[in-house]
Amino acid sequence: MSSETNVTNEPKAANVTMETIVSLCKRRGFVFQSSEIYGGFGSTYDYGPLGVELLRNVRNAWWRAMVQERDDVVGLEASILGPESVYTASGHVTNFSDPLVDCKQCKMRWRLDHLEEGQYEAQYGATKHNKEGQIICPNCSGELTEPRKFNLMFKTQVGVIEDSSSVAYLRPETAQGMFINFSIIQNATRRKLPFGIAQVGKSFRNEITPGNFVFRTREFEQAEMEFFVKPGTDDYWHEHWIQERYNWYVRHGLKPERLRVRPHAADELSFYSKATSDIEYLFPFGWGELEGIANRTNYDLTQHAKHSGKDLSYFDEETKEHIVPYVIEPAAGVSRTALTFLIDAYDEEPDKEGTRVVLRLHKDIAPIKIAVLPLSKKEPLTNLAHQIEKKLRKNWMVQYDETQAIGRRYRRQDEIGTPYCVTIDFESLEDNAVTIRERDSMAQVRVAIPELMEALKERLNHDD
RNA sequence: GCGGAAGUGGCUCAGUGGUAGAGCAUCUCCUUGCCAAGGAGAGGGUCGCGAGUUCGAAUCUCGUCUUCCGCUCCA
Repeated sequence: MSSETNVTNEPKAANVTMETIVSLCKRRGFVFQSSEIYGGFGSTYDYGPLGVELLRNVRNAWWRAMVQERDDVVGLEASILGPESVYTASGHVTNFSDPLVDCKQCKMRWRLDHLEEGQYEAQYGATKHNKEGQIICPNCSGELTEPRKFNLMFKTQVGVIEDSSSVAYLRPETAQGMFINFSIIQNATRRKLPFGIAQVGKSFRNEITPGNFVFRTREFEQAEMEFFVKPGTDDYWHEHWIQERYNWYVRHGLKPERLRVRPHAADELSFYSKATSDIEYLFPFGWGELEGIANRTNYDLTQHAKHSGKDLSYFDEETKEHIVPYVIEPAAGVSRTALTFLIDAYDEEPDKEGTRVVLRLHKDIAPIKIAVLPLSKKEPLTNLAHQIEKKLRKNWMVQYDETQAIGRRYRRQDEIGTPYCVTIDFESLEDNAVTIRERDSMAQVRVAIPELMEALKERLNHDD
């Protein structure tokens, strides 16, 4: 793996600020603040016409690689609302919370468990105590507040009567759906180990500090896959999936020099994990996680078996033994990945008149695949253009644009990452041919109209 | 949540006590016709929201919401 992952070269973030991306997103209708007319609602974002396509493309590309093209992974869409019992069993009710303390003097905020474990030692030296033996602020030795627990799960009530039996949670990860349905799916599909269950959907975490645009939000979309394997093969599969997922990002256009794989140190592992590696991207604000690939061991299945009283083991025909599978989990953020594609694809180059902004998005990710542009607004041209537009729409997301100069329209399409423009000119009426203009090279190819569909399929269809 | 900064038309900003401006973008018409901004015209803002001070507030005060940076988090 180390041979393909880049850790040596001095990595450089994309030459674009978050502000530029946020502004482009709003101006062109990708993503904008939610509930804006009411002053905005913190940490929530709405995806406009182009953003929807972008998200769909990210989801589809993920699903294609993880489910469609594999014979050992099946899909699932589980409910978002879940009873308290599920999250008691999974450990989220007790573990998915951070005990936080604030320094009364310098106002720094700390995680109490981190202080107790001496995790700030490298930066501040050994954990300090006062005369009473209480931990004090590593930064200024000030007194700390009482610890307060922040459970990161959204809790709600099901049913109109508010009693404790009706407590429900919005799922904080999609993963539990795969665990609690493991036996049903295994029986229904007659899968043998190793096999996986994949799911894409929204999860909710009451993050203390969301931020960096859609990078960390309280409501977010995950793409997770739980890969069930025989105990003892888990380390092999862990490495395998790290490599698979890393390659997926590179194949869809992310620059390897801005990607890295970072194994978690023992003390930063989540409560369910034996080993985790993050695939990280160098954002304008620093390294950030795109995806975590965790070895969740048999923790979740064991917990659910214990709490539900149901047998969630797997009968291994070879050894004639009941075993509880180990789980390797690649868990990615969909909205986060979409943002990363935008940032990584962003490019500016000097232009005769100013700056040409180009989103060099991978063809599978670009929201609009083709723009149909008649060179002139004159009727014979627009009629032909509309005919072509109508045909192309059967296969792809297409935009039609006839206003203003052709160069300006190319710029508009470049800015949203459209890989191909089809231009209809006066000659088209004579020779029954049009021009395909390519985004990255700005090259132009003349194609006869009857062959246009084939020519575009060749360029746009999947051929990995 | 705490500390710091900020919120003016779609975008980027100017205006700092007398009732709003620019550039770009958008729309219409004309022109051009293969890599943007040639001509003419038009629409669009109660200056985040609420309250207070004042004869008068975008401009001062308080509150609130939102955003950005840090603490924290991890898809």
